[in-house]
Amino acid sequence: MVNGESKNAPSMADVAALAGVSHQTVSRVVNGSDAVRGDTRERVQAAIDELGYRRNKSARALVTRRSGRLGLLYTQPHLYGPGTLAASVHQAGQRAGYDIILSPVPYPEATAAERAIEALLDDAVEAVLLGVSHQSFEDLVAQLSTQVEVVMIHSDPPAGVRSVGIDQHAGAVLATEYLLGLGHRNIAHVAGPVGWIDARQRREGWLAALRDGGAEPGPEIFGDWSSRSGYEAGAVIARDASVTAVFAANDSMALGVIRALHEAGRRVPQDVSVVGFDDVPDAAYLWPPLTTVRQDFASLGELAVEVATEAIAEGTVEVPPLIAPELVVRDSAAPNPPA
Amino acid sequence: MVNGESKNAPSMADVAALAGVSHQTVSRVVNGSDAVRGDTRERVQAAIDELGYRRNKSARALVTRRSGRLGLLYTQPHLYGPGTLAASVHQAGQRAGYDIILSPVPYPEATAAERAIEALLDDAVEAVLLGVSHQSFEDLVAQLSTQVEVVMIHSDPPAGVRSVGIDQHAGAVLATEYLLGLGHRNIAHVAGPVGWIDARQRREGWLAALRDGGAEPGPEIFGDWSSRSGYEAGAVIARDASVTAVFAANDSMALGVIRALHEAGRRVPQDVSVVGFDDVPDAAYLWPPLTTVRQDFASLGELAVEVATEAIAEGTVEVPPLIAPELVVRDSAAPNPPA
DNA sequence: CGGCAATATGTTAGCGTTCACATCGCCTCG
DNA sequence: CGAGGCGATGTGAACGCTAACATATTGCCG
Repeated sequence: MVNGESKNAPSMADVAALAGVSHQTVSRVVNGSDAVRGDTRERVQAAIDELGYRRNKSARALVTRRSGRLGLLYTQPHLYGPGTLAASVHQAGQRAGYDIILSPVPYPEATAAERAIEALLDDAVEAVLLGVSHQSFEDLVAQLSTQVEVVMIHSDPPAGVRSVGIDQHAGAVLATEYLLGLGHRNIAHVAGPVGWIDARQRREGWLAALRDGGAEPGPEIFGDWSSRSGYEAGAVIARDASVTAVFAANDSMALGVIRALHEAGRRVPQDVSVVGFDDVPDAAYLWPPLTTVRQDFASLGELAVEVATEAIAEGTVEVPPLIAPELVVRDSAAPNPPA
Repeated sequence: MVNGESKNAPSMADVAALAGVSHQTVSRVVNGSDAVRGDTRERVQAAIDELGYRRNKSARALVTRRSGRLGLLYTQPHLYGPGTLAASVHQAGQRAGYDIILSPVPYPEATAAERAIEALLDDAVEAVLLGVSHQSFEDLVAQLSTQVEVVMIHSDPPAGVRSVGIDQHAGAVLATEYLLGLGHRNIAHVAGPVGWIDARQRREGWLAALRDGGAEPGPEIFGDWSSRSGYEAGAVIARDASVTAVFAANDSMALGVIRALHEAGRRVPQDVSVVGFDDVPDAAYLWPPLTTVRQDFASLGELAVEVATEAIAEGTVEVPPLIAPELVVRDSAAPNPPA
């Protein structure tokens, strides 16, 4: 602050004294009670403005026994999806009158997550949104849900658990069917790492679409979501001339695949088609522009908050349908054989 | 929660009763006071564990008049830099014993930011970290700093304001000198939008390096940080055959520039060199791999927390030196004329 | 204009902590 | 063996608010 010591923040009592009313009347004004006469309200409001009064949330939380807080645990905060989700949860929470505590843990690591959850619990959150669709967190849920309301953000939640999600399986089917429709028969998959629910779902969607389309699964390589791992996978795939298309489990890996293909002298999409997943903002301006599956993280966040607030208010365990992703066709996939 | 109504959370009094001591002794144990006999401590600890006691932060904050909270206001939470910064601040804060309130506002918009700051102030944060190096926030600082400790995360802070930052100017000089060293004389710049401090600093660094190198400024186009805007700028630049290099103010725009260049039939780096800024994780796996300037967001976040906690404890207004960025040479820039 | 609602305001207690201080043992030492 | 001191523990009050209830004030009717 600009000048060293400052007075204690004004309290309701201070406002009340200045306005010539009781602290309870101030409380009523602050809480928008309609049992206050217009002129009194104005006098109180004037005192509030003059003093710069700000209600003490701790005192309020103490007596109401409600923190008014929701916690979001999420991983990989530097990535587009999680970042967007966090922002959207924050915004939706504010709108719903809740304070949101964003708790990023860099990677899905059990002890880090447990510490983060402890911190959330210490903050007396009324619900925890678990934005970590990783296998290692599924055990947490059972234990956690005895202590606090829990909403999983998860495309394949355990039965009976409150959750919201984007249909990863359907997205992968979309991508794979598109490639199949272009005439590709040997479609490789660069999967996300084992343990991630979304990775599993996308892989299974790829497998299911292939089966339904009467095609054999192409080569399959597991990455770690990074473009580096996509690059390495792409280098392997590039050696197999029979592969004409690649479905990568996210855009970063897709971009790595594309680079590897380029380096191996195979053109995208003329020689090999590539489809990604996520539709990060840069996807449309890669070279070539990336065909991918768009996920609506903003809606996901809003939905999560909605379910959480309902859970708090009514204790219901309603699971809304998964949000449908959308195929965004650009230029990184082309017919096979070329027209 | 799994079963409807749950008892009130246990309080210190409950623990005290179970352990057969006074609530004050429980308080001492919880706060790690050394004025408690070993066996008493154990008895209390056992009671705590048995009841699953968790100290009520609101009550504590109420009486200590300290929230133990730090707020971070930041924009564009979906991007790599801000996301990384937020995560790093969160982590550093936890380590320093503070709760961090992450407050993302999608874009630097004054009213949204003011609302966010109000929310932070309502939460009684002990310091606000302003991770929004946008011009429209500079006015906020003066007003805000009368109410709470403020740390700007800013590469060109107003005098006398506590701040931390990465040297944007130096980074731009690094990039431009590198291009100059490769023999380029006509170096275009795709700038960040007007109003952003970092954009200004990078532009000025470009200008300064050019001046020092005895080169005239090449064409200059203002983007909005997005790859789309980079693409549009690139399309314009591509028409000017005399331009042999482009310094883009971030990696997204660089990638858009590269695509536009490709579409115009100009090869990167053989015909035109491109350098970006940020070193996002995907930069190394673009085609071609992007030469860029790396910023250490993690250190930035740690430093910001450090300065904030010092400010709270000692009221000092120490401004640590700007963090130096680093040029990462990859393949998107080449000698001119080609070797 | 007295009485009785209804409306507006005030009073008291208590939420779960910590702080300041009081008390209780027990040990030490003259 | 008693005074003094110190270490361990307990007591009471206060933080700023809301909930529940008590009281004052107003308006309206007969």
